[in-house]
Amino acid sequence: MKSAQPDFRTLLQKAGHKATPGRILLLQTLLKESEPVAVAYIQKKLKGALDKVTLYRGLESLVESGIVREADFRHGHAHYELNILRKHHHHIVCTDCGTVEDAECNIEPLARKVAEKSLKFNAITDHSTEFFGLCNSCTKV
Amino acid sequence: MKSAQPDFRTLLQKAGHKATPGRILLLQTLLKESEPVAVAYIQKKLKGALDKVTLYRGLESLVESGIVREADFRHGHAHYELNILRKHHHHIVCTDCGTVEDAECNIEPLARKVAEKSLKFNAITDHSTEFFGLCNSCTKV
DNA sequence: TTCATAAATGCAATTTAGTTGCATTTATGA
DNA sequence: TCATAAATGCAACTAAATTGCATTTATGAA
Repeated sequence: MKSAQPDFRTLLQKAGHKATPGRILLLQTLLKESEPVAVAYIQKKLKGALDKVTLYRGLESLVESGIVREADFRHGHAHYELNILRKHHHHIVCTDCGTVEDAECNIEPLARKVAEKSLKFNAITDHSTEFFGLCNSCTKV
Repeated sequence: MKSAQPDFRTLLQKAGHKATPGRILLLQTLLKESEPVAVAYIQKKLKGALDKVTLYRGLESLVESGIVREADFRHGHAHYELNILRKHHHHIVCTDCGTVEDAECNIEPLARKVAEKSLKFNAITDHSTEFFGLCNSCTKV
């Protein structure tokens, strides 16, 4: 019994992208990860299978079409994770060791209120939220 | 009737930093801004009065002590604003033109719930939240 | 007020992150 | 099968941020 791999080919085509081996490889790589990963990490995993530029451009288009999500862990570079299969969620990041834990948290009602009060914006289409703290192991030390 | 400038000297010393002319200049510069600004912008304003390195290190220490706050507008570089005088708030950023509007938004109750449910973290000490959307002028076009 | 000291600074060099231009290749749908 | 727009790879480049180190300075104790 194997868990079915999502149909990346169809997913890409529906998003108006070509289903190239490179992009599928990129998506397969992200599929294996449980937390958002850095570009440098993906590069290492791919061992040169994809050029740096292809990687950046690939991620850009995937983020744009909502297949992948970008997160800022205050590490000076972006982190990426698949935005399919799993429910929308946030992260708690340890400011000491970098450990990441997923967090359910429904910001949408707040976002709606924010949009209502706003003078310059009618609608909010997206948001980033990350939480920071010291994880239990780092607190003990 | 002039609005009193915050006592940066005392503020810095309480935070355990030296009250150097450079840091005070940096804080005065941020005081004039109504929205978070990029490092490059500060550099331009300062016209070389402070070395790039001093600027980065100054911001780092100010963020660390909570006098300044960092924000990620998805522009590929950090933005900074004073974290004193004004109430904690978030931002709505136009994904097209970059216009920024402040947003009140009380995430704390959600953050508390998140911390309660967390297995790896006992407390959440900080969070980032930015909202994104198309501003009214960009929607019309 | 003087003075020792840790903190802060400035400069040069370097690293890291991400982008651009362009020629070549390839997925796709007609 | 084929034309074409999209995607890729390479090299060069820009932008963002950091490091090492010698010098200067704010600060508090004497």
